[in-house]
Amino acid sequence: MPEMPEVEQVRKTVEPYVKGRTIINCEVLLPRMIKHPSAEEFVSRVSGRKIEAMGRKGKYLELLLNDGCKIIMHLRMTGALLHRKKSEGEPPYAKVLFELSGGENLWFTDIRTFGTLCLVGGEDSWQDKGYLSLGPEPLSEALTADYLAKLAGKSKQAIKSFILDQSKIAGLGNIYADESLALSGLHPQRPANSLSNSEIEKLCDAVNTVIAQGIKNKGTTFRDYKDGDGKQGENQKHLLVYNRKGEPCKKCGTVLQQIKVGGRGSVFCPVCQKLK
DNA sequence: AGAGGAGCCTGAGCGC
DNA sequence: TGCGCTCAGGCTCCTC
Repeated sequence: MPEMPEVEQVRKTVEPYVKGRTIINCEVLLPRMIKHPSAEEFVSRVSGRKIEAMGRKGKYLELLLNDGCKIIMHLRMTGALLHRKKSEGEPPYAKVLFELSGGENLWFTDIRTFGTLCLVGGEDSWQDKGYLSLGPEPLSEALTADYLAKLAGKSKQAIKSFILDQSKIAGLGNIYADESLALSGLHPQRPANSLSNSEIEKLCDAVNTVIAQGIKNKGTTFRDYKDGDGKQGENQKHLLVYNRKGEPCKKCGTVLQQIKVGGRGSVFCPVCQKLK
């Protein structure tokens, strides 16, 4: 499940292979993954364009083209972006191919096919709502305890669901949300408006800490995540709670429990993260 | 308007 | 061995 650290790792490993190259041809093997425009129009509008840079916002990847348009991609759960030499052929679960100048291919692969691509900009006024409404990112100056406290004060949502909302914080997914709550000692079901200012400050620090650690360790791999070189991350070795249901808490030794919060599996320590 | 839930999709892991 | 069930999860859409 690529979250901000994984998506950033993909960006870092793919950009050197695509920057400055021209999209000679594009093939869409599963048209419904192109959200906008139609697959046919997408292919015709990106073909012949040069890729000037590769960016990232939250969990979205961007290819900036020389006509001012942007390809915006979301990997969702099992999407991956891989660079391969043309001679290496098609990777498993290939869904979209960008054939680049210099004998390089860029593949969008996806097992569960939830991933999306779209093209924005130019004469076309269509916008991607999710991308447009992203909140501030971890490790940015805009994500402050004050900002979070103002929003949290107005919300009865469980804090876990609150921090997973991409319009509030961009880039957290289930893994880093659980880790942030564990590090700050907060129960995932606490209503957002029940947190004190000092708890919000701890949470804000924890979000930055776990995301920075994820980036440093090149992402977290459980099943499907791979970076642009096809390599796995290292961060799964450093997690406090995620995927550790039934194992001892690293701080106090209590057996970790799993519950559902907002439909998401949530692992926590019943002693270090009390509800009351 | 805010909050919660269904649906999308495939593979892994389980019980029988 | 093999079938069928459940679970995993980000986001959008729908309902209350």
